[in-house]
Amino acid sequence: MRFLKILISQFHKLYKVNGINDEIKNIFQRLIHEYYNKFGRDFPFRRQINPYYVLVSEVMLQQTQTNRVSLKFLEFIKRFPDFESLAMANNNDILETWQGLGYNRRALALKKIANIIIQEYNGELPNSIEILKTFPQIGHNTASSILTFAYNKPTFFIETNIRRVYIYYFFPGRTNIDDKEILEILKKTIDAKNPRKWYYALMDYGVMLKKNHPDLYKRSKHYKKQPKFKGSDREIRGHILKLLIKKKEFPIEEMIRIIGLSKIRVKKIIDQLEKEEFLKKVENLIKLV
DNA sequence: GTCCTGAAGC
DNA sequence: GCTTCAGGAC
Repeated sequence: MRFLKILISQFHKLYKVNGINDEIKNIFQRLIHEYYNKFGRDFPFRRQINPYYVLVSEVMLQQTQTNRVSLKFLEFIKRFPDFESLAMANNNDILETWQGLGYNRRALALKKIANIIIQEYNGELPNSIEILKTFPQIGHNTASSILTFAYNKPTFFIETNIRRVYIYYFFPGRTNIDDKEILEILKKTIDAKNPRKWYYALMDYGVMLKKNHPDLYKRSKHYKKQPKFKGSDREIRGHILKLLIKKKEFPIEEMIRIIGLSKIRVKKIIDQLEKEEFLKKVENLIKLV
């Protein structure tokens, strides 16, 4: 701890005078690693690593807290242990296991990805950002993190905890910081020899920083307040899907009655769910696909 | 660019 | 009421 404090104060002093250079890079890497060696977090998806587990956990971790993902991850890989079993599974079982994580379309996307990997990539997760980005629900950040965690390949990506670390150390006093600026410095400071460990360490450090500096993210250009969940279409949509997963099918009129809101509003949400391939309408029934 | 998308802990 | 490991559709 004492050693860590020395590194931190050295960093601030030297960065203020010289800006970014090799010495700063060295001190920064040492302090991040030093913290991780002492206080790094332990997760099931960090203990057992294979490309399938990494894909599942990274998709689960989009917009969802680590502590909520840990248990679900174990449940999920127990029920769907590999690409093949997920590709063979039906949506109903997948959504049932997914309950509690939210953003259910991620679950459907995972199944689609499993299908693509079995059919087009011989059952192996492609080792390429460009290919991964063609998969549903996989953008640049998720593609990069998957490659780094699955194959220990150096990539450059920002997520909320990483952003917090860079804002804190490299943009003191600044506001409206663009991720492009952070990415430039991130590229210059990466530990390319141990990318997997490096990114674990960065994220864990960012989580720690949040305790004493909860407002760091607000200095990002990309900070946005979320709209209210209570009373939103999202809440209704979640409710409809939850009922459907439990009972498989409902007469559409009964669903409208249970939800207790205007027919027009509920129908619109049901149409959207149909369009996203969660459910289908059969005569007067709605049922899971 | 803007809007949409869950659920839970605090 | 607040925040929380973004990505897709438009």
